[in-house]
Amino acid sequence: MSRDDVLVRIATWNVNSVLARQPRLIDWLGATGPDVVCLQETKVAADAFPAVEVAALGYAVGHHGEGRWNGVAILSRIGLVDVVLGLPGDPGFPGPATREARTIAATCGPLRVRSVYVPNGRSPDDPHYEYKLAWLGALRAAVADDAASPRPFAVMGDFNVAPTDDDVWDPAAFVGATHVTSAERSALADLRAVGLTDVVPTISKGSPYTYWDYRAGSFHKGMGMRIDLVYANAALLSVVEAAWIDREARKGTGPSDHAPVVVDLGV
DNA sequence: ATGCCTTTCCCAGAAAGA
Repeated sequence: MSRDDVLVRIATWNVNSVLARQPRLIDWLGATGPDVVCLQETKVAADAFPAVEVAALGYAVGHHGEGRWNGVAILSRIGLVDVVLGLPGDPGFPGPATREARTIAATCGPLRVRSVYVPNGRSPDDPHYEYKLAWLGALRAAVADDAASPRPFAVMGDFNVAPTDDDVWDPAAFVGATHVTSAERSALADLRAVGLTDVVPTISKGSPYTYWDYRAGSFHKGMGMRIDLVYANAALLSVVEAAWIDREARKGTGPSDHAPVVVDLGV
């Protein structure tokens, strides 16, 4: 399919610090030309996002930042209105008084989109694990109306859950770990049950993965995970023309440990 | 991979990531 056939290109990318990744992000925006981009782990304060630099490429920015940790954003060059920060019913950690910057939603032209950075969970016996499950429950409630809407909608980002054993390089290596437990996968299934479908990218070079640890040459050894997901409602799913993982963005100097997931829509 | 990198806080090493 040629670029001319694509009316709207959307993407999600955990950049692991938007400031550390700024040169690569700018290059990637110019080379890839997405219309809407959901970012995770911006790791900058609310007012420290490099908005001027992305505005030069035609993007408006919605950012929910808290500084050193977390932080999510939506970039759009097809409009950015009705921006909503955070999540009603967010459990917070350790409680609602300390909520983290993990989701932002916006309307971009004909689409409603939500960027999410789901809590890691740390380990199944850690309080952060229950927080992760509760957070996913709150997300389910927050997206139910958009999922049922005739307007195309996608919630996309770093879900920190591998949906199946095929989404990790070695299931045996994850026994007893987070990201693969039945409770986490059930929470994703519950999320899909409100009317969302996992837009699984085309397998490229034999790999379905979107994340590879920085250490021990994990990327070159194919030791990855598919944890960056695009969950689409029926209206958006019906116009998907292609979905793919930009492995090139994981190569070279100073990459994020995540690759972007790109979805082309014939809206 | 039980942290073999990377980033942030800020200038030393802790915290966090998955």
